[in-house]
Amino acid sequence: MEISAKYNPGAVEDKWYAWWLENNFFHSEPDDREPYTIVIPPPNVTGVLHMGHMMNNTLQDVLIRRARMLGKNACWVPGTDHASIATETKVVNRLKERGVEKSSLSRDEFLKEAWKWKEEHGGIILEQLKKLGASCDWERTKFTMDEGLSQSVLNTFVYFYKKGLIYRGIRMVNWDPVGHTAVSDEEVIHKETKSKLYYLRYFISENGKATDNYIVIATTRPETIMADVAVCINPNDERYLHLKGKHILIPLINREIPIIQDEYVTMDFGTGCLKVTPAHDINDYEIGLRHKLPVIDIIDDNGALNEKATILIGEDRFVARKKIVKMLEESGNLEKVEDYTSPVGHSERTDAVIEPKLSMQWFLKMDELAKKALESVVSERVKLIPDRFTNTYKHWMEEVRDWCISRQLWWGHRIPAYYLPNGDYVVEATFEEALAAAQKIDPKIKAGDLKQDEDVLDTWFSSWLWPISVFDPDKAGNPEREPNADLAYYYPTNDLVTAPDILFFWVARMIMAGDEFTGKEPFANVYLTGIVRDKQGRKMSKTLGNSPDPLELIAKYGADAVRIGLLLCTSAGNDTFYDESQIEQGRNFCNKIWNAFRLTQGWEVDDTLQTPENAKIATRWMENKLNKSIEIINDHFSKFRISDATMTVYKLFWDDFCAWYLEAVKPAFGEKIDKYSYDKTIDYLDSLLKLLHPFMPFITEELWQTLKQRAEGETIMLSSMPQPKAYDEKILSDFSFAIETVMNIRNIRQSKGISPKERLSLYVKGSYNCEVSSLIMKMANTESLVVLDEFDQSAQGVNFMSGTTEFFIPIEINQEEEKKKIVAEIERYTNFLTSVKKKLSNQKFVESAPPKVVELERKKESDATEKLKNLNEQLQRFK
RNA sequence: GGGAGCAUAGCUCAGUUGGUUUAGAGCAUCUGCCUUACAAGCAGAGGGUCAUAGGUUCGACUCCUAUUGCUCCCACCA
Repeated sequence: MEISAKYNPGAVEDKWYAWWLENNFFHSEPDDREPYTIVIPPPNVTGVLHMGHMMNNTLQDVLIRRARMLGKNACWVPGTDHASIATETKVVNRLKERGVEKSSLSRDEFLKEAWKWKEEHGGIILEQLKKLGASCDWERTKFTMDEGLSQSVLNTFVYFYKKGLIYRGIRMVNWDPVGHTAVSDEEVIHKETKSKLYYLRYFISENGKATDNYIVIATTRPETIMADVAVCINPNDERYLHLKGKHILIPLINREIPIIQDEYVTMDFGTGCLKVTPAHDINDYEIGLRHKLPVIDIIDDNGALNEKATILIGEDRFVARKKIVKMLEESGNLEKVEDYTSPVGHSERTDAVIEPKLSMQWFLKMDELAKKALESVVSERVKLIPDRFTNTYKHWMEEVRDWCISRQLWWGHRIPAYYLPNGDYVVEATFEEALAAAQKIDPKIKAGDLKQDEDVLDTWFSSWLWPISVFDPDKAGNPEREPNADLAYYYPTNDLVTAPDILFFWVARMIMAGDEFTGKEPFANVYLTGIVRDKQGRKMSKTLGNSPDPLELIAKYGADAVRIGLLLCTSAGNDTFYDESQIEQGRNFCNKIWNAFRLTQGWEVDDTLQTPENAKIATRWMENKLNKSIEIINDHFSKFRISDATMTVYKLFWDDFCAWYLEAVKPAFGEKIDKYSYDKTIDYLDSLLKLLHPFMPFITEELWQTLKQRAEGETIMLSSMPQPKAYDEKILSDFSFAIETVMNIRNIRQSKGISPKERLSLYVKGSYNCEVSSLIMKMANTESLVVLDEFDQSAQGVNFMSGTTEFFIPIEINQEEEKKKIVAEIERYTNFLTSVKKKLSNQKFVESAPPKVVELERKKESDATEKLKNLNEQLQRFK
């Protein structure tokens, strides 16, 4: 059989993925086995796969595939999120490209467009996951706006409303003038922004007329002066005591406003005078409440000044700022301007500068929910990995404010509140129930009189139900209800793999919903991945164009290669610096596996052959090495050290299996292999492929299928993961000794320019009875290994030591060079011995250090003494 | 402004109750090899005063304090 020297992933991957699907291997139904469940963090329905998803979903697939092979009933539920604001923005933009403004459409017309968009682009990201090899149970694919899931959102809303946790009210919210919606506190990103601090003169008035006296007020937002309703000073500020009870005039518009006193004002900041603008600043709003001041809202939903501003009407707030500064300068109200840097809130989605704005919104009370969710993590019923995120989590849960859950958008779950003509409202999950409730208030109400709230709910108000609603949509919002069979079996899920930036948006809230509706935390472990960054440390983003297209990478290197590349360089909670060379490494590894397989395929077995001694040693060692490695891998997994587990398998395969084991058992060119060695090799390869499968599903299936005769429909996916058996450290250390010796000899060859093909003689001194001689001979290509009591002092050659065993190779050498080396070695060991001796002569060390440690130092001492003795003997030759 | 985290080889990172470490790995680098599985490979080598300064200890990469530099989270000083 002719096999290519290079592994070709393309055809292999598509073939096996299709076959897995055909056989329904990813599908899970409740049964007697222990379940292992992961729900996918649902990507935005219209999103495209990026490197973060790749990392995230590779990790999930590794966990799921491993669990499946450990005999658990593994279920990975995929799905997508409707991503209210993100999707709506995209749809609005697409309409704009066609020259259609959203405002020209009715709600229904717009939603039709949005659904059309969803149908066209909705599946893309899930199809991309298939290319990665994700073994999701596609039959269970969910969408947060599916009928059932939508119902659970509405039920949840009604549930919390009736429980008194959801309320409606006018509050200062974060207004996004570009997205035209309120956003939650968590969706506001504060950025240090350069601006100016304007010092404005406000003239003091008497009987409504300006005097010559003025006070100076510093502001960053001069365009809001028309919304001023007072000027505030600190009651303890002696500089301004004489102003108590007086009034001043707002520049340009000359409206009279009072001077008030409030402890809030910092005396040593700015001028110690604060203009109070309740409509456009959260603090001013609170001062306004305390002093019962009116609210004048001069900025409209687009961020432009409205008619209440009386001047600059219709101008955008930033344009208005420039213009008003000029006007103030001309009118003599501008004292000075200073450069100033302050944090300014930006919308996470649209990057627009957030406008604090008073508006009517729906809120969910958080304190009670947060308290329980905090307890879930503190008690470690939910473990955050790495656990340092617990601190951040705690902090957030203790400081949490009520959640603004309404959004002024159309794409999403419409708030199930229905208004009566008189302004009263009822909250019910369906229109029929709402009508009935409304008729209780007023029997004359007809269906046409009820008007549903225009707003939709925050996206997270649906995704926080995800671990429940994907299994049992009726359970969310109905804590009393018996869970259905799926929920009872799969919930609580096991591990959640997600990015730390949505720890509060999503993870914390899922814990809240889980506790509220099921009384259980929705998952046991939260594995927080790092953010994938480019070489310069920038976050991968579409706008920067620094994110490679994952599908192109897969096409170029193969999915297995991409997975390994990502896995090798990730650790929980730490950002990952992506570089294509990592993927290359993955590809090279695939090729290595491919070629190891190729080698074994080329072997011809001869049943009559005896197993050579070196092959016996190698198989015995490989067996033990394999068991020890499996133990280490299991340990890494138990601690979610996924990249360490990956590296352990990587080295097990490449270094131990290929570089040592295969080289040791490999028959000489043209010769056949004995049956025992062959069978063992195939068995090891079988185990290794299984160990590798969760990390690299495709190549392992491809090779596993051809390695042995398999039954119809048999797959590595459902084979059982090798478990560690006892291993013998003595065998491992004997082999290490052989490796050390071989490497020493190779080193000598290299430094002396001796070809690996040239056979050498090897002598060993003293009580040498190591069992690995034949292995050393084969791997180091020596024709003999002779044990001597003493080396011939007159012979020319090189001495070296493996551990404390002394070897000698008779070869031509450069006397001076050799001598220098030995002298250098002697110096090194002398220094070492001195430090060890010093330690051992320290009474306190010997007394207080554990015996094991002291013993070790003694061993170091005797070894070093032995080595020095040997080295000095060697030196004698050159004298 | 408050809080958290990080700083170990050119790069990315391990280092798991302070002592089996004279600080490891992978990648990259350098040298020699197209050896009949693999040049996407083989063999070998070099490279670190563990950010800085103190302290605790018989012993510190590991614990404490301070400093410096990055990162993240939270926060209403106009």
